[in-house]
Parts: sequence; structure tokens; C-alpha cells
Amino acid sequence: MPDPEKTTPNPRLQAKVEQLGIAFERLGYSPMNARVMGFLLLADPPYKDFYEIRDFLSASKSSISNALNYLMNEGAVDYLTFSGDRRRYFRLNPDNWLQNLKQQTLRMGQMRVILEDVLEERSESEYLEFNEGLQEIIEFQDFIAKGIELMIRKWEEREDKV
Amino acid sequence: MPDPEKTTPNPRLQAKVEQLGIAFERLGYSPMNARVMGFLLLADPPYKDFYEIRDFLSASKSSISNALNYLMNEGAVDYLTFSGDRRRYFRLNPDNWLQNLKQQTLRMGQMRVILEDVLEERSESEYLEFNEGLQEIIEFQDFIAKGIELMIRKWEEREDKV
DNA sequence: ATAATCATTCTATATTTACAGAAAAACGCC
DNA sequence: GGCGTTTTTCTGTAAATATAGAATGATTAT
Repeated sequence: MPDPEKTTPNPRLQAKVEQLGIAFERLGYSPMNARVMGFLLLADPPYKDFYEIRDFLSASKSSISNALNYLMNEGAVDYLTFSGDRRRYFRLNPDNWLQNLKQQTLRMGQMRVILEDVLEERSESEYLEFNEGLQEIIEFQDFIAKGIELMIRKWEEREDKV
Repeated sequence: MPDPEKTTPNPRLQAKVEQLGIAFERLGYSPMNARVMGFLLLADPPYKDFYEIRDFLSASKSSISNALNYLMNEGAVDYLTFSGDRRRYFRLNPDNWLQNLKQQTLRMGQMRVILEDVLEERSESEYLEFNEGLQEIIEFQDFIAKGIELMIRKWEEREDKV
């Protein structure tokens, strides 16, 4: 059973977590979700219970609850349990996270779908040059998306060998 | 000088622009910016002046002004002028837009930077498995980022030949 | 079975962001 | 250079989102 060693505040760690939080906000995470990511990334041991997280981030229970649920849904976070201790110990799960990153990366061709729709809509237009410009963007997105798909396949082959 | 033919409202077009707007919101654009993109994508001729945009979207001048400036800054939009007419005619510029998409795509390796920082921070930790998980995510991001870079180079070669 | 505590949900508040309208500025034709 | 029009900036308001706190629900060790 892990010992919830009463962590004395560590300003350096706090600053680092804030900094990581901001970095994750830039990737599209909401502030609290971003900070929880930051905290779990630096956590040592790399699993922490609900109240450790709450206390470190000085946030409310609902905020932490929502953040953890979001991140668990996202796949980046899961938890451990230890018998004789009903708490859950939350941690980043790099394996699931990686799985998820792959999925997301594959979904990158989103704009292609939109633009194909637009081109169909513009089929009557006489402004051919404009349409050709759009066509080229579609082709680019397609090119990239296909390439990424291929690369992910390669990555997975590589993994099998390891 | 283009004739600002008084456009009678076209419900079908309006619905289509809304729909595109929502699609662009999902890509991270704010609602008005997203609608302006949608409108310019379907515009025929593919350039429209400030008031045509404003009227079509039933928005305020400031909203349209901000949206256009944002999109021009982004590179997706620029404008034409015609002598004897001081209005600016805004349009999507697929060439610049494509340029920009390439840039963004290249910037996809952002998370790598964050995680490298984290790993350095965790160098003392004895939870090696966790660190190895992070390391693998870095490698994946790196693999993808490098691959994309290569593909963009290929794309540009292809373009030169066309 | 129950008491203790872990976790979620609900509701209220604060913060942020988007948008409008008015006023000011910039621009380009005459 | 003056004047009318286009465009931006400023300021206030509305809407959306994030977070807090309280109440409720769920779990398990005893």
C-alpha cells in the first residue's frame, strides 16, 4: 500500500507543472485538464490519488473529478488500485495514450471532407482557377493523410519486432 | 469594377454556409471566423466586399472586420482591389492557405518538445517503465514529424514539376 | 448492516470569449 | 486638401465555458 507521504509544497515542481499546463493548453486542453496532465507527467511515483492531485493543484473536487474523467475518456489516464486500500491511484498510461495519439493522427484529414463538399457545391462556378486552388488543398491533405496512414502501419510493424 | 448585384437571400446557400461554419468551428475556428470561411468558400465570384459579407452573415462591422483580419493574418484570406473603386474585395487565397497548412503540419511535433522536457525532469526517477512509456511517445511523435517533413518535401518536388 | 470515506453530480459563480454599436481613424477619389 | 466612404478601434453586453462548493450517491472495511 503506497504511503501518501505528506508532500511539503515544492515551488520548483509547482512552477514546472504550471509551465507544462500552459504547454498543454496550447495543444487544446482546458486549463485544469492541462494542469492535471502536467502533474501526472511529473508525478513520482507516477500514480497519485484523488486528494494528492486535488491538494497539489489547490482545486475543487469536482474540477479534479471532471478532469480525470475527461482524461480517462481520452485514454491518456487510467488508475491502479491496491487491495486493502479503496482509493484509486491515477496515472498516465503511455500505452493507451499512444494508441490514442495514433487514432487522432489518422483523423487529421478532416478538412479534406469539408473541402470536397465545397467543391461539389461549386461545380457550376466559372471561376475555375479558384476551384483548382481548392482542389490542390484537397490533394495536399489527401497526400499527407495517406502518408501518415502508411507511416503508422510502418510504426506498428516496427513495434511488433521489438 | 464588379457589380455588387444585390443578392436576394438564398436559404439553401445560407444553410450550407452555416453547415460549413460548424465544420470549421470543429477545426478550432471561432464561430464568426468559421462562418466567414464558409461564405468565402462558396462565394461566386470568389471575392466579396466587406458589406456583402456583413449582410450575408447579418453580423456587425466589427465582427466582420475582426474575422477578416484574423483570417488575413492566418494567411487564408487576402483581397483584390479595382481602380476607381476603393472597396476591398476579400477572397480565400488557396495558395497562401496551402503554404500555411504546410507550416502547421510541420509544427505537429509540438508535443515532442514538451515530453522531452518532462523526461529530463524525471531523470532521477526510479520508475523506469513509466519513463520508457514516455520515451516511446516521443519516438512516435518524432517518427511522424520526420515523416511529414519528408512528405512535404516530396510534395514540393511534385509541385515543381507541375 | 453500518459507518467512514471516496467519488460524482448538481447548482451557482467567476472567468473568458464572442459579438454589437458607436466613435474615431484611415483612405482614396474629386 | 476636403469630403464621403471604408475600415478599425474602443467600450459595453451577452453567451459560453471553466471552476467551486454543497449535496448526493457509491463502495468497502469492519
